[in-house]
Amino acid sequence: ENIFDRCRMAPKTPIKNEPVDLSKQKGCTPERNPITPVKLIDRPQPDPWTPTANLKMLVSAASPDMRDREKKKELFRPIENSEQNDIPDSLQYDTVDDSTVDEFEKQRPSRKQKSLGLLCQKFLARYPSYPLSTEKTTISLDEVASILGVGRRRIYDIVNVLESLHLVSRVAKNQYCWHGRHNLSQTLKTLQEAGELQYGELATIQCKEQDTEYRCGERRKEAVPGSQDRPLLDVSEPDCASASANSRKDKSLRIMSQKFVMLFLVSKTKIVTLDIAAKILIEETQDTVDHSKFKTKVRRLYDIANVLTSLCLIKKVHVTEERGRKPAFKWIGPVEFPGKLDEPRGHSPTSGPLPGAQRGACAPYQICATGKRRFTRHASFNGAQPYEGTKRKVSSEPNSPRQERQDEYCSKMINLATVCRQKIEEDSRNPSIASPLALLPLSRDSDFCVNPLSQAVFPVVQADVPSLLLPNGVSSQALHPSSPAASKTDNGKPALLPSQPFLCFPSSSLFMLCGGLQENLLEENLSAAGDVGNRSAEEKASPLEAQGTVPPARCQKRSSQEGASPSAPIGDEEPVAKKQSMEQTDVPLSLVVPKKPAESPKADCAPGSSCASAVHLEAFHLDLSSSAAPETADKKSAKTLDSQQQEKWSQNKDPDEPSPGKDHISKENANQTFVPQYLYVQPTAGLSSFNFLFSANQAPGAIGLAASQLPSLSVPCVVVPSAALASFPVVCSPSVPSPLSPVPDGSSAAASMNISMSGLASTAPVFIGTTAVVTPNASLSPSMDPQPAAHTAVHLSPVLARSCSTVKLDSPLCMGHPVALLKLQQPSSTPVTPKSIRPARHEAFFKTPGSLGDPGAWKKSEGSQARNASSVQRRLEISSTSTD
DNA sequence: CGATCCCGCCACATT
DNA sequence: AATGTGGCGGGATCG
Repeated sequence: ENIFDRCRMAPKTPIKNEPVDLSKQKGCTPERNPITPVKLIDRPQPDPWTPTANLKMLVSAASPDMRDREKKKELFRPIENSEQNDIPDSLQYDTVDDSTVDEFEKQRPSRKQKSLGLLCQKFLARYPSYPLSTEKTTISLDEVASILGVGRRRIYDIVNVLESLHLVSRVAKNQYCWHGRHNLSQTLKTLQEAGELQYGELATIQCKEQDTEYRCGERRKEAVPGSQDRPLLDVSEPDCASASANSRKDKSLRIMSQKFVMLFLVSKTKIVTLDIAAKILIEETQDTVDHSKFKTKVRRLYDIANVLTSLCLIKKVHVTEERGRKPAFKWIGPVEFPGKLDEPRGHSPTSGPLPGAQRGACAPYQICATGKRRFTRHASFNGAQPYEGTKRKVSSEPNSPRQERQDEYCSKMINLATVCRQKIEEDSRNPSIASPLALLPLSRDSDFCVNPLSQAVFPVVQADVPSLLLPNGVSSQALHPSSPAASKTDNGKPALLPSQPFLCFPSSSLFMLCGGLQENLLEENLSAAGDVGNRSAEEKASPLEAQGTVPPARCQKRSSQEGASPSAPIGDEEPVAKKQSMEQTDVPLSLVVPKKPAESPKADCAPGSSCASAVHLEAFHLDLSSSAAPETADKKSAKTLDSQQQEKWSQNKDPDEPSPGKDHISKENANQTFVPQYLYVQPTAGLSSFNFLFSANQAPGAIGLAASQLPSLSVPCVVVPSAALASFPVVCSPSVPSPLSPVPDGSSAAASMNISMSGLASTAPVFIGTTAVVTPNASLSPSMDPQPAAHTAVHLSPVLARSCSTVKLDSPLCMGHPVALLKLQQPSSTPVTPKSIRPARHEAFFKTPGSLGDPGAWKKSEGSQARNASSVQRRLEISSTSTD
């Protein structure tokens, strides 16, 4: 697609302007197809290149459109495909452009390409999900609009929704401040609370609704009326005190967005049909049903839904009711915001976003507005700070304490990340490393990637997105260091965010990846540690013990690698987690073999090559891993995978079944959980090899949440290949090549893709998959069912451990051999629609039990640990299969 | 043909 | 008045 875009974009003249005839012809919209010439003919267009070109230039200067196009091209490029393809693609492009293609290509971008959802993704990709506290990113609407190639109006659509969730706030005219998802959970929580007040009743009702009809909606209304509806509305109304005036209608889009989100949060099923939402919103608004109004409302909801989908908070589904199937959206974001803050550490992931206590205080503001109180317009929305003056802006203000807190830890995390990154960079300089680094840097992408992973599951548009995701481009992003910070933040719900955070360190040989995973962890981390670095060390150290204690989040810290002294106990936070996972943990531990824990990680780093390595695998569910691997190799698609996974996940989840399965899953996960924190592998060999760290964690939290979401996502770790290393075998990819072959590949490339089982040869590869571990040599056969990875993982782990231990430890030779596997789904696999997917193994795979939903399955897996090996293999296979 | 939703007019708000 | 915002809905596209 991208390609097309580009081509199109580039070459031709501004499409828009053109009268495009195509429309009809267009039927094609052949995105995929390589350029079809079709249109050309008809088109009247003049394309005299040259002349046109010049004109274009001029025009573009003058007209945004032109500009946009070009920009779009660019945008797409990164996101979608990424480098890998590039080459070929590029070639194509070129050729195409020049020669024939041009015309065809131009085809206008299909409507999808211009969709708000896609636009939103691009927009989000530009900013880190979890920006460091220190940096405040300001967003210039004009700039963004031009960059993204769209009209400003569209940006408003996006920003308004983001603002409603406090992801951004308006600083001044044309300027917004990017906050990222740090406060998201808080915001959601607030909304949930507010929603309960207002719509609580509905919720109950809702249940019925689903089955029945939306009638409920009306009912709800009724019920509600008294309650809080008004408030919201009120907001809009003048009452707000301060608000000097309400601004126009009060920014219905924002309010609608909040209300819409509230509906999800309140809904037991987490599924809200469009019509119901529209009715509710209208009512509140007081309209009576105008048909037209309804229609308009729905339109707006689509706008909002697109943005939310891009944020991976919801996804489209259909509910089949008596009448038939109705479009609906399912909430895939964090669901519980437990105590909110309180829960720091432990338990479930979902909970608390923020570290604790503080948060509470803060909360109010945002929510308040929402809540019954009415939002004051400005205040509420903007989040307190906002409007009033602009105060907000960059300065960090006191305003929101919570933010600050968040920031703090975020910043910490970030710092770590930064450090890591730097390291990486340095390393990168080294030839070997370089490549990896490269990846890292990407900022934007990363976000993109990240988000998806972590939270959401997925993205929005499946259809669209997937494609994008898959492409390598994404993957790279994922890696990128910056993200790490993010992970923690989320804490909440989103939970998984953490996943995002991966860090790669190229330090000499080491790479670390962390998957975040747990929110809790994060928080804890934060709190606990102020020092991130240290912890990280701990984590590492602990790996052995890992006991699950460590939260993934920490991983980032890991970044601090240096810090990582093995020994450190992770404890603080962990306790809880441990409990949960303890058992599991143990296993994992076993796995880990620390070579030398003692040494400080740094040391490792420094030396570059080796260090001790311990591996932990935890259960992270593979997903990550999968992703990771690829990245390493190429960087390509790791993310994609994740995203895919997520998608799947989401898909899986989705439909209706709300939770049961999930819940179980989550629990299960918990159990499983180990938190593996990371897997750290050193190359014994030393040399070139690189180390890996995986954090697997997620565990607990992840688990917990899993239910909610993305569990899968959790992919925690990533592997990074050192550049040099060509050899190492790590791969996560889903795809698995036939066993072994890869080796040769060589290094880099090869790695990327396949899993490298190869390792064997040289090393013993370890796979970490989601869980499963594979022994090195395992042969893999493809069989497999989809098991829930996670579980397996657990089980596996022990196995692995052994194997690993044996191998690894012993065999120094290898480079690290440990390979982690990740399962990923393949990106390649087409995005499946949920339906199709469910059965798919991949899903299962990644998913973790939860995803499957089928407990049985997962258990089976357990039962058949024996399979483990096989499982591993399976994974591999799967991946490979998935590829298909 | 219904579901989506892009596009951009135009009103209101702010500067 | 100019410009920023953003409601709104026609109508095109998708499926």
